[in-house]
Amino acid sequence: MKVSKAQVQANRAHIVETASKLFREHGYDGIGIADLMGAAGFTHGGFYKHFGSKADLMAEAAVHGLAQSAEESQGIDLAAFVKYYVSREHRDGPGQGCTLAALCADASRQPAFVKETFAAGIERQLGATELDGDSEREERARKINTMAHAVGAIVLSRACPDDSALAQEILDLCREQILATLPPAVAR
Amino acid sequence: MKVSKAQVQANRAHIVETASKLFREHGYDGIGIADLMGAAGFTHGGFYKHFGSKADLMAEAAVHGLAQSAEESQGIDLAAFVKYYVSREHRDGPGQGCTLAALCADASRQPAFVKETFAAGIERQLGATELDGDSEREERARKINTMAHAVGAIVLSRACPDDSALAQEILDLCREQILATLPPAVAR
DNA sequence: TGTACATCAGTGAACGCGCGTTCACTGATGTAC
DNA sequence: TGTACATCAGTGAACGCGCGTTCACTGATGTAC
Repeated sequence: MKVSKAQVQANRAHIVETASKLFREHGYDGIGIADLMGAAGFTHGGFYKHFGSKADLMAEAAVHGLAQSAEESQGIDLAAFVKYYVSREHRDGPGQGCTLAALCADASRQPAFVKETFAAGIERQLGATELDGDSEREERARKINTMAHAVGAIVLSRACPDDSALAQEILDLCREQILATLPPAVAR
Repeated sequence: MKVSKAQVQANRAHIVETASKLFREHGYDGIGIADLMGAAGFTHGGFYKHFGSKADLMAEAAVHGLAQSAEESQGIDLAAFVKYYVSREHRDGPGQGCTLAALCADASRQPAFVKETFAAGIERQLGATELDGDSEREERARKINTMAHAVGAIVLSRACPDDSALAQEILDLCREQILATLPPAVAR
């Protein structure tokens, strides 16, 4: 059955959104097209009416996920953002969490056009949160360092067994340290 | 044909070593048992004479890789270690590099017994490099933060296209910052 | 505005392929006499 | 020490399965008159 143009657009967006979440939870190799389409409420056959390949969807889902993160963190208090980012809640809920933290390693083994969307997403995130009082260069350096530190904390913590003391310790110590190194100006 | 006991032990160790490298390069889902065994110089059929499953080999390869890292970094100048760890050479050569940086995200989607080997490897690494002059607690906190920061830098950089300016910038800015926060005592 | 036809998103069966795993077999090693 | 036999690491064909992808078909939508 054919479907209205508006519905097609909505369905496509819904598939991308669903994929964005499920890729974060299971990794690019950990979930198949049939499961992805099923979770979005469709059968797998229609997939190629929307996307050229699974890798194309990876790229689109990354763009969606990274844009969403950048949007959500825009204008938000940086300290509050760090508190959520380096938390057990974020560690345990990759599907609701940061695409970078969940899929960076997977992305590094994907074709260049997928990696490009990640690089663009990092740049976007760098531009999203506000930091003031310094030269542009130092501001950017600090943002990149904070991001690396926070992503590393989540990724290391997730590699430990869920209920291990080490998983929690990594989060607690890194959160504390990252918060301590934020510029005092923004900790309003 | 049967094979001498010493040869069996050597062959098994060689398979683990080969797998450790190839898993780091391609991820756990990115390389199959036939390729793994082929790279080690065998056919795939013999695999189950050595290991119970692919996941068992993941765990063994992780133990091997993490023990090797801990060994190599033992007693080494921490600044020198950071300089290598957060470098383009390391970023571009995961097969020769750190198991944590390469496989943390993959590990987070594996069975608990695989994650346990990662947690043990992190603990081992924390005990490997020497830092002196502080309370035990602060020392451990600093090691964990350094590790998270460095792992995050590599992981983020690898998600960017290989020859992108951003991939290099992340490494440079993070290396500089991590070196700046090392305790002056160890920068002999 | 009403009707006849073309379009095309979504369906579900089918495809080839590579994966992890199993198995019957081989033949050099290790062991019992 | 020499011989006959049991063991078992390694081989390569085969297994079932799930994957990404393709395709003929359907029927409501959009369009041309």
